[in-house]
Amino acid sequence: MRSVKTALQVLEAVSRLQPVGLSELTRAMGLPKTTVYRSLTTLAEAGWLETDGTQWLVSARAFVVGSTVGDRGGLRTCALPVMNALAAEVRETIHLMIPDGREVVLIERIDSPHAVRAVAPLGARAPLHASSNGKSMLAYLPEGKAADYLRSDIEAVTAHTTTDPDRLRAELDTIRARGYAVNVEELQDGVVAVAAAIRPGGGLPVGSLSISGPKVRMPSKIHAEYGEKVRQAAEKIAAKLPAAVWQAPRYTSASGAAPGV
Amino acid sequence: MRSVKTALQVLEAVSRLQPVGLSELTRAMGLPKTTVYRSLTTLAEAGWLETDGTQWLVSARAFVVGSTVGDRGGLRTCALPVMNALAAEVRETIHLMIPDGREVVLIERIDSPHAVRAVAPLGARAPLHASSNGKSMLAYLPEGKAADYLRSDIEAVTAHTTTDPDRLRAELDTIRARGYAVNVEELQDGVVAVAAAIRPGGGLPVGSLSISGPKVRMPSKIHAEYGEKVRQAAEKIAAKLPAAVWQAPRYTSASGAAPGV
DNA sequence: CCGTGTGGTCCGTAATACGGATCGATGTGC
DNA sequence: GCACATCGATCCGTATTACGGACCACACGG
Repeated sequence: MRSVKTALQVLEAVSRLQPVGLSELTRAMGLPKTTVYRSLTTLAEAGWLETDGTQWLVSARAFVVGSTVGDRGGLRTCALPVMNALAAEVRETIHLMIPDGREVVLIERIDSPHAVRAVAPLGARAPLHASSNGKSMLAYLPEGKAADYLRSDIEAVTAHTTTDPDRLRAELDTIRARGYAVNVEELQDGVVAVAAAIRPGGGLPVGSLSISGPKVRMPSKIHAEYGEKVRQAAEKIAAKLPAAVWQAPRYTSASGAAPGV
Repeated sequence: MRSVKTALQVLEAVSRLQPVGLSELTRAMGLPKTTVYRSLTTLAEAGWLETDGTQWLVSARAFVVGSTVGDRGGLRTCALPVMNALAAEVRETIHLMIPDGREVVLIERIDSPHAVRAVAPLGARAPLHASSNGKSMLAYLPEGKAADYLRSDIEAVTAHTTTDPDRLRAELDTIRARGYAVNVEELQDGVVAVAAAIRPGGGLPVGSLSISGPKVRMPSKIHAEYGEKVRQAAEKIAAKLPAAVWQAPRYTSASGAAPGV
């Protein structure tokens, strides 16, 4: 269904560029104007886009559908109380993320009460190798998947990002050994985080939890303490999850968009 | 583009029923199994759905696209500081909602610090006439749109919901006169709220702000005080919004998709 | 061993999406 | 005020594509 894929691409493009007009969109996407226009009008008829006549915006419908993802399988519901408790304890920002292909996506957040804090909007993304959340899940990916990832293009985000596959592999071993991942300015300068994967039944990760804050409040000597706290919190969430939904591997289709299209 | 519309309907159905299998989905949608299956596989290839082989889930991609809606035109960014200030002042739950056809959708929330509080998840919906947020926007809809709505099916949600068009019309006059809307148990028993529309340049509402809490903490004698506070907060947000995006009417397309599913 | 459920596949036909060409409106520079 | 670029929008013949009933493989229960 080619038309569906192009329409979804248009939808994503609008979400990135909104508010956006037809011409700018066609230029950005490199598709015939007619094709884009047809997709736009169809998406609007379906209620996923709104327009004032020239500019296009993603409508609330997308928000409603998207917001159901966060609590898929009860993840957010199970995680929120634990996140609140952890936030009260360490007084830093707590992030709940889920994997999406080669990236992790932020689906819930409890902000640090401090004035100085790292802020990331819900829906924010990061590469698996450049975030504590990503690394914590990368360490427990099914056989081969992690190897595939390490073999692919690993790009640096900051000057501190680890891009060498061998060093990353060694780090993943460490993560598995101690149960949490650390990120020191690898994603954003001045920001440090520790994270642990949420693995129901000790199986594949369905998400991860992190504590993050400015480097000054997250010195290396505190990593072990916070790491242990976040690991226990992640385990508590995993134990609360209704196991049924989370049995089978789920890393198949997400990255699949590449070949099929 | 029929296939696009059916695929989007499948996507919405999955978001409501997830985790869900093929057969259950076809029964729920009343479409041929083949059609649903083709949509499912296409959506998965495009990265909008994930499957473990039998059960289907909405993937993180939908979340990412949906999360861009909340800050459309900078609304959330402009609103959050104001919402925080208001929450600190009144110590009740603050909701930011946007219109979507015949409903309003919750896109941001600051929870009351009280133990007893009304909780609604992001993405929650309510009819225009049965929520303070909805009524505050209904009062400022473009000429004819509000009349159309009042002429349509107005359904009661609770025993306190106003369904008589004449009484609603009168209430909208009051809302315009004093600048805020009040909802006493019309959407949920025991919950009271006051709301004001966010109208950049005094034009059409792009969203609304509300204070809501249990009836015991929101007696009628406090409505005027809270109403005035929420009105001022909404005005402050409207003043901060970059006007450019919010010029033209935007209530055209959204209602179109309703009958389909 | 058959009935009923599940997910998944085939394939001829009819419907439909494609996209280059074209148009009217708007706006900008000279 | 003319020429020109650019905008959104529409047309329409062709080739592609989606449709969906029929069918298949498998699993479970009596």
